[in-house]
Amino acid sequence: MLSGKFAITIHILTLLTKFPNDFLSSEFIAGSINLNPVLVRKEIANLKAHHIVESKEGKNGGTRLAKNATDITLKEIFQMTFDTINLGYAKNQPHPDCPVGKKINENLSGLYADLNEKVSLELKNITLEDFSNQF
Amino acid sequence: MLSGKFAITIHILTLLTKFPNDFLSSEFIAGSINLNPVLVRKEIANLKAHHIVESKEGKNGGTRLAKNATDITLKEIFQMTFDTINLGYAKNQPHPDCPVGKKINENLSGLYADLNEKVSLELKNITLEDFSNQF
DNA sequence: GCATACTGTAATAAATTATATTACAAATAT
DNA sequence: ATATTTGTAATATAATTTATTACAGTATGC
Repeated sequence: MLSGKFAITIHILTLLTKFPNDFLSSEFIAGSINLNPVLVRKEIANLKAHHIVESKEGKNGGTRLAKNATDITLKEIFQMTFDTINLGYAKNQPHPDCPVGKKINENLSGLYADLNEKVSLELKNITLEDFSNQF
Repeated sequence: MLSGKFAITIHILTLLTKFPNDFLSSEFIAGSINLNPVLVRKEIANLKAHHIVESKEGKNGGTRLAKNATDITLKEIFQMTFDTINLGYAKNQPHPDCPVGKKINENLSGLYADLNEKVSLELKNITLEDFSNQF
């Protein structure tokens, strides 16, 4: 899955916030991000599934916000584009007979869950409107 | 660079903490992580550069902690294995003539710096000793 | 001093993941 | 009708991560 998911999604949403009365095409959005339009449409599909935007098919179609930018927090966007804050895991299954190997992933998960909470707390206080106002 | 860097490094350090009197070989450590020994040695090189561990070459050589586990915080480990908390950037340079494209990366960086601070604050309070005691 | 068991590091290969492209059916405005 | 756009699948390319091979250098202990 797209690793720039969060960044791409927030870029899309910022554009939609800046043009609240227009249906923006994936082509137009892709031009600003400099990304393939198909990938933009994929992220829009995700946003639609979460009822954050709505699209219109056909000529002059496109996408716009489905709710007010003041009612969307970065926490929501984070949650729909990122599992959790995560400093990574070693790729292979660690050795199950080693006391450390046996529990390392569990303990890392615990740590990451902790970090995730701090980050979520922070993101909950920033609305899409706040973020967009910086532009 | 290794994306499991943090996890691998903390795994290595936990092992060293559990066997504080031994020089552990990269082969032994690699067995617990289930990772190629060369990659273990690479992470150890990084740890050595930060004076957290010391190694002995030659027969019966290996690596051990160079300071007490109570004096190493997860923040240090985080900093030496991860640049910053980071929810990602779109891969390509965004369009410079678009007001959003022009500033998106700057604004994302600002946000990430903010998150980074929260995470660092949390990690500063956890020592390697604390982490190791969970095993 | 010689065999052995390590570290250190470079070079290359293989695997995985991320992004881009192509293609086309379905929808809708004019 | 035609043009434009979404939606989505299939496939290709590029980038990144991890693994492997190779070997020089170093300490240990016989």
